[in-house]
Amino acid sequence: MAKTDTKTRILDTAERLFAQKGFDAVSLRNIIASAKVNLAAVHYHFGSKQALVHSVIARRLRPINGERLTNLAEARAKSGRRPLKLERVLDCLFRPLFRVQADPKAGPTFARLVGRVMGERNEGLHKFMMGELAEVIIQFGAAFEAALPGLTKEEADWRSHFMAGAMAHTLCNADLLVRFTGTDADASDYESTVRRLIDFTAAGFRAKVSPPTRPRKKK
Amino acid sequence: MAKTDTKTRILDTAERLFAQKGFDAVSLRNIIASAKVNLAAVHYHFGSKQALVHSVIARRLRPINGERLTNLAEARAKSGRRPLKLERVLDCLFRPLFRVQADPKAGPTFARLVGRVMGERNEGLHKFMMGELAEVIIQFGAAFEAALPGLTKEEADWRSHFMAGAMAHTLCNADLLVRFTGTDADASDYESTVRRLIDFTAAGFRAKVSPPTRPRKKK
DNA sequence: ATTTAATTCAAACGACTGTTTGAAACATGC
DNA sequence: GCATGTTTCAAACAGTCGTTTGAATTAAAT
Repeated sequence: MAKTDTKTRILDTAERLFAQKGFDAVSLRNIIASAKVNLAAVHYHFGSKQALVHSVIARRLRPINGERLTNLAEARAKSGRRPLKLERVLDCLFRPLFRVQADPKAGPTFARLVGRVMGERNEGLHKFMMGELAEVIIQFGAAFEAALPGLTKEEADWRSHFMAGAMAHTLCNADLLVRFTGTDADASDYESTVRRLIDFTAAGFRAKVSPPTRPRKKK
Repeated sequence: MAKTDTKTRILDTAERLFAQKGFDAVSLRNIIASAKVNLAAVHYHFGSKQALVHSVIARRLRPINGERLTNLAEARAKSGRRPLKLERVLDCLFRPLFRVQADPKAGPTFARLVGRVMGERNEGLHKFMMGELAEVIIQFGAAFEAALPGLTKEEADWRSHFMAGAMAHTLCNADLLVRFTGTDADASDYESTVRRLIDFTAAGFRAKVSPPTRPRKKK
């Protein structure tokens, strides 16, 4: 085992290529050519391309989701019986995800990958992600409700949806914005990204619900 | 020309399938089988698959962007020399896009398609979209600046980014949320979707900029 | 050293991809 | 009528796709 394991070399290469061009656009032959392994090795170690995709995602996402949940639990413990502040909950949700951008091992590639997953229409992948995120959705959904006592459940769901969109899009096109504004966010500047995202989404969650616009004509 | 034109039948079918499964996942043979036309007809009328994708998008997006710009111009004219309210600007941006969900001709399929485009990593498609959106980005960027006098240009760019993410994700997964909450949004209820999105993003834009978190250790 | 298991390898499988071709079918103008 | 240009059609092109196979290689265990 002098050189890196075949299995992890496949994972690393697949992660990089998937993040760059998408899951469908990258073929197994692209991966094995770049990873310098045999084509059959993919099926030997993972079984199928679909399973490889799942492994690539799960390897990073599972620790992230674990960190999210422990962060939330710790915050809850520290705050005693006082309800958690919304910004605190959002921080627990965002930080573990954006921190991997600063991680030299994972690199900025994976974050983009996670952002991309949410836009995929692949049925199996969607099911898989929902399974991975199930506990996170439950715990943080409850935390949001607790932090926003005045808000309808329905409205809270919609706003969680908006928040998820802002988060995913930011991950997916992190480099895009950097080029526009000149900030170098690929460095350990993920802190300011998280701060900006919290500012925006927390205010969005707390927004006053405006009354429905009266219809111009009766149907 | 008793039955619908071949060209538009290809466009309609491609739009529907692309929205359901994505651009890469749908082959030309899937399209021509469902549209009941010959395979070569695609290349005869459009030249290539890439060109077909562009046509599918442009057919709906171009009128939408036109409507966005005229709405903004009209709002500006009505408001005289008073600066436009942020909510008004957002309404001009969102409404034409979400209105197509209620359009029985376009159906809810196209909206999803637009949402999906933003997550695509395809280089050519991205260039194409930027070209289509150029004027919209310029005009509305200026309108946001005018409506948010206190905000840095940099912070405004980030928040525009967050807003775009919330918008795209909402379009892309409109059905998802509907199933959860029980609202039937595929009907002409796009009004309330727009209202909710305006509430959320307007508050996000106006959020107080919190100071940077002090670093735990000096690097 | 011999047996057993785990891993790598080249080669092929059938199915599918976007695109091209050249001949038919159609419509239109003279 | 014939000629013109436009549109449709079946068939094939050259690749690429994910997956499978069976032998060759390496590692581990006895």
